[in-house]
Amino acid sequence: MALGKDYVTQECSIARALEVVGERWTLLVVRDAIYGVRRYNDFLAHLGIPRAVLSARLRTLTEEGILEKRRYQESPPRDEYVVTERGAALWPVLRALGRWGREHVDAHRLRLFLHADCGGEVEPYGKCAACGTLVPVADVVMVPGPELDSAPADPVSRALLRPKRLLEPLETEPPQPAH
Amino acid sequence: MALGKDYVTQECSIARALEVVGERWTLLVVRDAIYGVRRYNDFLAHLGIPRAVLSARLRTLTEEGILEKRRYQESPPRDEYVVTERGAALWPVLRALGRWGREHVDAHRLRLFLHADCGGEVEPYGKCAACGTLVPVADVVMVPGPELDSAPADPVSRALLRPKRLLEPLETEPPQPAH
DNA sequence: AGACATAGGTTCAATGAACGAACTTACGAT
DNA sequence: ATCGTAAGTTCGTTCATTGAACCTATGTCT
Repeated sequence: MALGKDYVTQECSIARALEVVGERWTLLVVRDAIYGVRRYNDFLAHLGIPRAVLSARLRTLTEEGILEKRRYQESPPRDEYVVTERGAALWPVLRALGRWGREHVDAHRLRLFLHADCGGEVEPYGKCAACGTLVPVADVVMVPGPELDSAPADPVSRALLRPKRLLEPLETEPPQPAH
Repeated sequence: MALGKDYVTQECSIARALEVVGERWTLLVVRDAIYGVRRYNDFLAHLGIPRAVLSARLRTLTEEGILEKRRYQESPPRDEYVVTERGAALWPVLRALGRWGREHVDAHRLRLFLHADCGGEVEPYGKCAACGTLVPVADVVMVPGPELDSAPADPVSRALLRPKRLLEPLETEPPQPAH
């Protein structure tokens, strides 16, 4: 369903995957979710996505079991979207895309991914260059690369400048008290 | 440009990649090109994509240097689209998507990828399970898996049932002489 | 009490992309 | 002269995306 009329004739697991995550914005929402973004307004600020499209993507990703909608406070009722194991399994897809983007579109090293246990760099296929382990997503620490903008406009990008473990919730700055 | 209004706010190589190959149908066209499909009508038959959309994708993929348009006969003038090195570099992305699709959407093993030199199976991250080499795309042989439809309707799918090396041109059946 | 702020949405009109059918071009074969 | 083929283009309809405005429930400031 994800692509309106889907790739029905395709007997291929690539097409199956793209039916679920191939729509515009979808993989960027998943990327942000893996980066630890969980709240509607944070996705909104970081992605610059239209609200209606974000609502639609969050709904279908939740239906597909890639995100899980979770009440994090009553009164006022507030929900957050947490990436599931199924969603985290998309990490290799994102690494592969990121590698291709860096090598074939734009050579900047914007973010580095390090192994939390040993500090070694995690290679695109998930192995730690230092100790050789296949690093699970939860043990990856993301740090800004040398060429990443160090003073971005939106608060979510700023929060993502601090080294942080993937999957852990992102902590954004508390809102400034009014003037 | 590939996504109309593109992901401009995104300082991220994943977003960069998706600007180029994130549109509907694009990755499936690249997949087919890596499988050896080269001709307009073969893409058409295999993908079931609207002609106008196929024309648009072939044009932008050519402009992006992912495919190369090549005259294969004069009189009548006929062109084919051959995947470039830049396009073949998307193979890991497609493998990662295919793996996710198989593990998290639909468990069928539709195609197997073997190392041409030793016959071992090529793992999702490109290593041969038998001999351990990181297998270049050109040395991958694709064979139908046990659960792939053995009598598909379109001639391109039928041609893809025979074991074939990736990147090598696909040979479709010659058209049947009229009744 | 009233005004404003916050989080997480929905609604809607305008635009843009995808769809599918029909048509075109340039040839070769019967 | 007609048919067939490969590689397209054109066009009207439908569907998706966009951005702005609005809505709801609650908490906070004065």
